Amino acid sequence: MIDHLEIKNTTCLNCNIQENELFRTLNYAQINHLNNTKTCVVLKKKNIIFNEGSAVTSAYCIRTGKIKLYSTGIDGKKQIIQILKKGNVIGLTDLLKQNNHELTAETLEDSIICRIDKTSFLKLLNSMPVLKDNVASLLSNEISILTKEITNITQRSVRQRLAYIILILNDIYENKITMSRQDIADYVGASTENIIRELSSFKKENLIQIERNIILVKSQNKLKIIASY
Amino acid sequence: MIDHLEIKNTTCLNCNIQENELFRTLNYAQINHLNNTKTCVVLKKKNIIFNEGSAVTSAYCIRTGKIKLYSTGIDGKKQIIQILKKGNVIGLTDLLKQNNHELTAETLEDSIICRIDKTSFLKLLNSMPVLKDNVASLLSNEISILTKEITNITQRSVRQRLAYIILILNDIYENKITMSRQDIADYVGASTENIIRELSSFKKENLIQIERNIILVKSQNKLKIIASY
DNA sequence: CGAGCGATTGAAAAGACTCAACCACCGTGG
DNA sequence: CCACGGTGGTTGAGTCTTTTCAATCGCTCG
Repeated sequence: MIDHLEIKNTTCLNCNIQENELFRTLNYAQINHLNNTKTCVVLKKKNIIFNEGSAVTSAYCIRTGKIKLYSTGIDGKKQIIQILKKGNVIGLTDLLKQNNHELTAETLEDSIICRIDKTSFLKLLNSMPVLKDNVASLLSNEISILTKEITNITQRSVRQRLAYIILILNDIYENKITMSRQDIADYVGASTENIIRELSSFKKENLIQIERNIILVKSQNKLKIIASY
Repeated sequence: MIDHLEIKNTTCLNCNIQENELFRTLNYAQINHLNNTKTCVVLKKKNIIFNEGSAVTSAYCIRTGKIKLYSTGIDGKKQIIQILKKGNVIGLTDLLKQNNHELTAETLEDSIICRIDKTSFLKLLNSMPVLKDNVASLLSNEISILTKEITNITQRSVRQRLAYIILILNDIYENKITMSRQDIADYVGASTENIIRELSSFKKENLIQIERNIILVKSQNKLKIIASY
């Protein structure tokens, strides 16, 4: 199923926990404890971590790499809901709802993912009250992003949304966006052809630069104006 | 600002707490405590409870009535994110993010709303661990609905989404939907004219019945097929 | 009774998608 | 080493959906 390689020499102690959205507030002893409950795997690009509809077995933490979270429509068309990177935790929502996965998580590049068994994770949550607060603020933040997203989609054109998504991706990819047109289209929620046209329009307008499959942002400000936020 | 009338004779003890999404697990003493920290107001239809951008001061609980939660786009166009009714809690997300309100809450009909001061609410949360778990599952559920919504919007036609929304409204309004075309349009995320056209199409197809401003669902099954879920 | 708002309808324009063809690059196998 | 096939990217043309604009209608409320 998962084309992985378990690795033994990764410890949470040398992971940048301070930048982890969930575990950043843990102290040394707690990180140590966390370390003992997790296992790490190396995943190649395009590997599925969990599939929508499958039972929730774990929470996952990204040590390196990038993940796309998407839902699949009836016709197989994908909608990317979120791109996650180093320091993000995946699968929290589904785990807390005590339900099956509603989204699919797939690596966008080679990644190191740490897995914490569901019951261990819940035990961890219950033993560290601060984690529950972190979870609540994480989830709230997620809701905020999603509601903004919905308003964007219903009220803005593909051109505007693309500008918005490029700015998000520019941040995640640290100024060197390497994402397929298909994935960008699945993120924006538009057809690939339309995305290609708008991209080349942005290029013509000197807002971005396209080198091979790398997109470089040349004018963040103008893109912001187009995205109008 | 708020056209309200404070009322003294409402107690949480005779409110249907068992059906409250957040407080349902409280025992008698806890409900009593909750009762002492809240105040209730009667709000007329079209009253704004809080406005996007304003500071978060409280959490709110709906005793009777219905509320729409929406965000406003640049051009003033609204996007309804959620309709809430008796037993729902409003403002949780913004309160937990420690930020200003990102959505506006407005009554859709005359309602009785109970208010719990922000610090009291947080104190309450901290004193009753079970509440934090409820909060987490509430938020997770919300996320699940929103992600589904996003996929719906990008992948389905207005006709399909309208069918979907009508089924949701039919549930909330208990088989007698009384909502303006404008509000339905703002919920579906489409133009009013388009919604009117699709509604009259549904009527022609005998899926719904329209009496004055009341929409009655005649074939839930066929609507489900159109919404395809 | 008149103003005004919500609902409705028609026609035209804009936006987005689909389909089809073609290109460019890359890795493979002969 | 090169031909081949496949994948991802690109472009054009036509079609469909949805929006916009404008006009009309009907009802309610002062």
